[in-house]
Amino acid sequence: MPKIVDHAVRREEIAEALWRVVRRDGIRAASVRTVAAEAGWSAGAVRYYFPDQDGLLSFAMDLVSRRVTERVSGIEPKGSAIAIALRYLEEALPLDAERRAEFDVWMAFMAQAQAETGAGSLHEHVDTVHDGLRRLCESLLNSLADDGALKNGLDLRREAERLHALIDGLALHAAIQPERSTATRIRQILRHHLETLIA
Amino acid sequence: MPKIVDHAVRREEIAEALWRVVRRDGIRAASVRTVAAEAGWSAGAVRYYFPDQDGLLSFAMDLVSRRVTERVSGIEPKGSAIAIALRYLEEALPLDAERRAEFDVWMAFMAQAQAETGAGSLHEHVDTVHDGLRRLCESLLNSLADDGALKNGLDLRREAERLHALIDGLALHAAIQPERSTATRIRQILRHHLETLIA
DNA sequence: ACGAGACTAACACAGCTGTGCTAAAAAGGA
DNA sequence: TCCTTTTTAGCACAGCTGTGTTAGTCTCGT
Repeated sequence: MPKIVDHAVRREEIAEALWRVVRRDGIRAASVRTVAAEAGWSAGAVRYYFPDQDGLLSFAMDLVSRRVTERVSGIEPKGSAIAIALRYLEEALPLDAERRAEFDVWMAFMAQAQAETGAGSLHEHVDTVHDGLRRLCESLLNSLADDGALKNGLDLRREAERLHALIDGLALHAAIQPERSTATRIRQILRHHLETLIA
Repeated sequence: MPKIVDHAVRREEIAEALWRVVRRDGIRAASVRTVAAEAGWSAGAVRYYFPDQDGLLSFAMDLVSRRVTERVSGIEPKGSAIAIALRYLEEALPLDAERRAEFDVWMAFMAQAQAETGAGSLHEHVDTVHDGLRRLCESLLNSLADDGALKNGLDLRREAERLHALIDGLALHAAIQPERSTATRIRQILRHHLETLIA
């Protein structure tokens, strides 16, 4: 019987090599050969797992979103409702080196996805992540509302969208100007925003 | 004497062709030859104006920011302070097809700039635009404060950063999900945010 | 008309691109 | 040991890449 290699693990390994290339040299540099070199294999090896590079790109993009959702679903919701909300929302922000790298890659994918706008394209991954974060914002605000923690008369739908936009904006700022938009600064602003919603 | 062609105009013409390529097929497709074809000239013609493609990319990115600042500085600040603020901030948002295209291109440049992080790189353009928008947010809030329109006890520095992040987040949403995040929806949220700051 | 200056097109070159294909190596149950 | 299956490395090919160079064309003040 043949050598057993966990197909899924190898594919993730290769996708992570792609991430490193994208982050170091941009998506323009992410060819089959450069990714193979980064992963430490021959180009043929990479192509065994990914017959064409579109599939590799799509898988690598999907892996980002899976990693994020893994991390988010690993959070234990304990503490006050507002503490829980902060904990969840922070996880979506690139506040440490690892997540900053992840976000850089995600940004490159998003930009590419804006071009390939057809069906079955990268843009579906964008929509998935985008909708996921929006729903997270909605459910966190609903939890706060159920606890009676929120101000009266808030339009929750609108507040969810506003919070969602703020999160994405803060993420962008943390990524492109990490010296100015430090982790503590970002947390301050996020906490402050939630406090304006609280009774 | 030779044929007189406005050098600057031609360069902008070529840069706009690059924009169209980036928007249609992504930054990976923006080669000297594809841009030349899009512009309707030979590759040699493009290279007459841009000796190397790094210069072309950098110019095209800079042109985006110049166009934005042109539009912003063309605004006449009339009406109430809050109307002025809304008018300015809306101009930074991709609420119509033209500005959506512009934003897509800008996003591709930002992603690429995250990779080339050295001095003299694309990232300087990102910082310029980013700082410009932040200062705009600051000055708009300051104007509102001078009019006595704002609530008491606001930390203007923090509010400026929060507003800035919200703007960037809304811009992203308008770009990647224009069906959901329509122009009117975006305006609503922005207006609502400003109203929460007003006494 | 002329010719200097501004502009254009075309080719050359080495190197990279994605993809198809083939031969070999590795691995472990029989 | 052998043999099937999985995995790997390598080559080939046509086409694209950035850049250098060169020969040509156009334009317009004199």
